[in-house]
Amino acid sequence: MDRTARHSETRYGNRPTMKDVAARAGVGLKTVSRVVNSEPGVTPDTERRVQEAIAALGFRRNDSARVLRKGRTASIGLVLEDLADPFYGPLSRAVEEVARAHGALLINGSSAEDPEREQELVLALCARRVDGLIVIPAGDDHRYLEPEIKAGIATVFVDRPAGHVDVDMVLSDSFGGAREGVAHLIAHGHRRIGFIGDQPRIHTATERLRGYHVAMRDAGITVEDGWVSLGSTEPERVRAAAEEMLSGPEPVTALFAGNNRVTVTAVRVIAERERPVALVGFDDIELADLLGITVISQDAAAVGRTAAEHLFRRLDGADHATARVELPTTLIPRGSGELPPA
Amino acid sequence: MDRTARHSETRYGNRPTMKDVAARAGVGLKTVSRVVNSEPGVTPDTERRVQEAIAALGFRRNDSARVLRKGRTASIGLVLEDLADPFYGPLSRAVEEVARAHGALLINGSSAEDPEREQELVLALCARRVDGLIVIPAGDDHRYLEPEIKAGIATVFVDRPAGHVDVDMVLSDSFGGAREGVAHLIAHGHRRIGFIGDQPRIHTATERLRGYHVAMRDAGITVEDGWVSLGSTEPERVRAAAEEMLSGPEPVTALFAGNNRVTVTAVRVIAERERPVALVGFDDIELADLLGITVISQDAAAVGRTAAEHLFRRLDGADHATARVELPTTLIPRGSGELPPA
DNA sequence: GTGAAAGCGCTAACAC
DNA sequence: GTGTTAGCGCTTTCAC
Repeated sequence: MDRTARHSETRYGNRPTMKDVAARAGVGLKTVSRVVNSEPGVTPDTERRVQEAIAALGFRRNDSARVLRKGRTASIGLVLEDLADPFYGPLSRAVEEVARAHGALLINGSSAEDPEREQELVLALCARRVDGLIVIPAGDDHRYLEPEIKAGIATVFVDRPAGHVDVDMVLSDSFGGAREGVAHLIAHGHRRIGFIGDQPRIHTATERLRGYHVAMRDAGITVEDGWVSLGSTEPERVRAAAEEMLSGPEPVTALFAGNNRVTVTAVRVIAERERPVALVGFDDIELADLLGITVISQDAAAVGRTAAEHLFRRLDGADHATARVELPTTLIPRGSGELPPA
Repeated sequence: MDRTARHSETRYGNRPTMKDVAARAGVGLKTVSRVVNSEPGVTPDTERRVQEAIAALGFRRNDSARVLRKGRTASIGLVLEDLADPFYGPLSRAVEEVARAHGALLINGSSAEDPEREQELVLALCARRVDGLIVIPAGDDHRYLEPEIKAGIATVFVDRPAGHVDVDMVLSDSFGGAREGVAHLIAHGHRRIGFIGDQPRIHTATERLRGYHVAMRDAGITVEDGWVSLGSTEPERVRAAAEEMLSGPEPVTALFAGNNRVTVTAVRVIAERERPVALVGFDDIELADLLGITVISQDAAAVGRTAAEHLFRRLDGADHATARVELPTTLIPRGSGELPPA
């Protein structure tokens, strides 16, 4: 056994290479490659000998080398806020299914709503030369992506727009959804309506707030101080905001919750109080039907699927101008949004 | 511009390489490598020139080449049943956090409970030479992994044991948890208790059923035909099973639901009926507190974290015998499990 | 402090 | 049908 062979058995913890398989089968390297990749031009007999050598040695093609040579990794990156959030599970799964249909794997990362971490993750994925990138942005400046996009990494932004960079986007109609939800409460007699949302640097949070303001204005209602609260979606923060709005001499009679996490805490706070409080939440929630929670629903799986399909269309060569898709939301009345003012 | 240079600008859609950076900065290739990897032995002045060239060209290191040379991908694979299932979101996120702390990325795949798809995914990950693998198995024969493990891919099985292959495992105490839950119902006066679980080829399903049987036996109760139903967790299937158990002259007075999806459907079925039916479910569910659902809770994040920590301990060189960790479950009484028989 | 040369394991191009 | 050679873009080794 010569030096080269010993060497190749050292890397990757002793994995045999095509060269080793070729030696064992008594064929050339390229023939092994042909067999491994099911290319034509190998006689059944040679093929059998190669397969035997593969099985005997426990060979598996090293895709790192393949990728280096081919220039395509057959993988896409998905950067989102938090894989543990029930909104992102179905979204990721939908992306994964589309990727799978295109023979690609999914590399997944959570930004934890931290712009630096988002950038770190995205650039790490670029260094790995993912073929494409789906990003639910945490930050609002994505100029750092420009060289990567120019270099050919297809990119789609989801749920929130990209900052200072021209890419495809798939968004939900946050403004329209919130506006409809708040109008729904107004139609059921409410005028004193509170809005609790996510941090103001998050685009969907301010869009939903804008929907609230427009619905209120359209009804001729002046929004009072203390009816609006944006901030972290930590239960403690949301609870404090809700309790404040529901206390005092002139409490709100209804709440609009800006996302699934806010809704969950709002439901808990309301359940503890004697006087009924109407509620409409943005995003659907598991078991919300049984609890009778009225929501503005967005189809997370559809968002993910749409984004991934756009991405692969780009990878397949589509080079039209960047598009901005906005998916509609649906109001699902289940009781909590139809309660009259107390 | 010679042929080589044109060539290197063709791959990966025109990305500059270290060679291009070196040429532009007027230094050797290795010096660029030193700068990119923050290795010592470069004067501040050379470093600056290299940095300028990097910025000007929009260079980003190609990790495919790095990986090929170094033999480590700094990535781990996670194969689970369904990313969209609320049980796996927190688990994945926990794995991701541990990976991140070790500088690794996460490649994620759903088996959709299909053994073939599991194997396909796992082997694709092996071909990419992930450093480690966390698998929530769909199948029950994992001999196909033997060459990969022997070749050095650290592997941890989670939630369900591996078949015919010696690896680390992190499991929840399905048997103990189910036994406790069923005993709880018995303690509250039930004797006619139904069990609805997942498909019998899934280990946790049969373990939970075993817990049910042992609890019943310990209480001297003979399980009657029609009290047990294993199968798909599709709502239709679960609904039919539940309705059958709750009908007829001698219906069950309580249900034990084998996992989160079964519980959700069981809650819906029970809510439609007049007579109250007691319920204990395996796995906690969002908002279960508000609905008063008694559950056997397992900490999905803890399961993921434990598995990932085991994995990285192996990658850091731990070579003790394979371990089998079993994490405890917790009974959380919230009302539905404490209802007396109707 | 810096750089030239070899080679990681594969595929593309081309010869036989 | 099959094999040989070059090279993907990096890191390693070693010479200067």
